[in-house]
Amino acid sequence: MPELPEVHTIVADLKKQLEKSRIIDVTIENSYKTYPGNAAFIEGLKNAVIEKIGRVGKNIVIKIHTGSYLTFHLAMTGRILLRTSNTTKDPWQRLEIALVRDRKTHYLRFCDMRMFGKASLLTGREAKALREKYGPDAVGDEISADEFLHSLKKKRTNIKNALLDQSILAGVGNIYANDALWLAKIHPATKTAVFTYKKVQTLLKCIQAILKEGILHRGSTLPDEAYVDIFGQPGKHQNYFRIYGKNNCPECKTKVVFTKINGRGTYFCPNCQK
DNA sequence: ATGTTTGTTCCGAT
DNA sequence: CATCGGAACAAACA
Repeated sequence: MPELPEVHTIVADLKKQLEKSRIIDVTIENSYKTYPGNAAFIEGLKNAVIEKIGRVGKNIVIKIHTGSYLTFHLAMTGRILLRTSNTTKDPWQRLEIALVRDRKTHYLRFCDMRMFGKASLLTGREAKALREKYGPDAVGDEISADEFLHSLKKKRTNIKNALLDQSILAGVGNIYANDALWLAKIHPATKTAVFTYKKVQTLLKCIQAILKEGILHRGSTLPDEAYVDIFGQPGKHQNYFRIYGKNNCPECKTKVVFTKINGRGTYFCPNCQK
């Protein structure tokens, strides 16, 4: 689940809790695989001091004092939980990192039911390559409508698919893409080639509005609770979805169309989005 | 039992 | 040769 607002929330909370802390132990569960290999992962994190915690698209990126980067991608069902005790394991726990700050110990856990997620220890060079793989951040101020339009014009796909392409704009996932297109009154199957500057400007504003709202609500938690924050608490933005999972358009009450676009569930209002 | 799911990557087709 | 789109990855739930 986690898209930009969910990862943003996790990163913001982790910053408060863990910057300047020191890793004292790393435990990997049976048969779980980290990059570049469990032995190197554990060795590289031994006694590491957490210098900085940030986000690259939907990746959580933790810089340690050695110049390496501990990164997590949560994919569909990954969770980061921060516990104050390690007496009970969490469901689907794959990895636990014990950290100390101000003589207090925290247990950072990476849990992942479906195991599409990834825990990695990257070199400085690999971290740079990761950043370069991604386009400008969807809520950062480095993206201009001009640049966005230019990137879209180069593609021969539809706008819904383009929004999920992290190399064009980083951080948008399927749920927020549906809602942003509804807010912008754009049909999800619209070919990116026909976009005008004005339309792209509107879309960009709507994407940012939706994502920022998601951040204010501390992300979206669906009924399966795949996403919860680092304290195990659900987000609230699911109560503010516009079109995702809806039966009727909140604006005109027309029956929402549900279809698949590039294999992903797509909701739109046939009346408002043309 | 089959179809569905928040994401990404790889491979075959175009 | 570059780009696009579908399958695959794995697990739980309805």
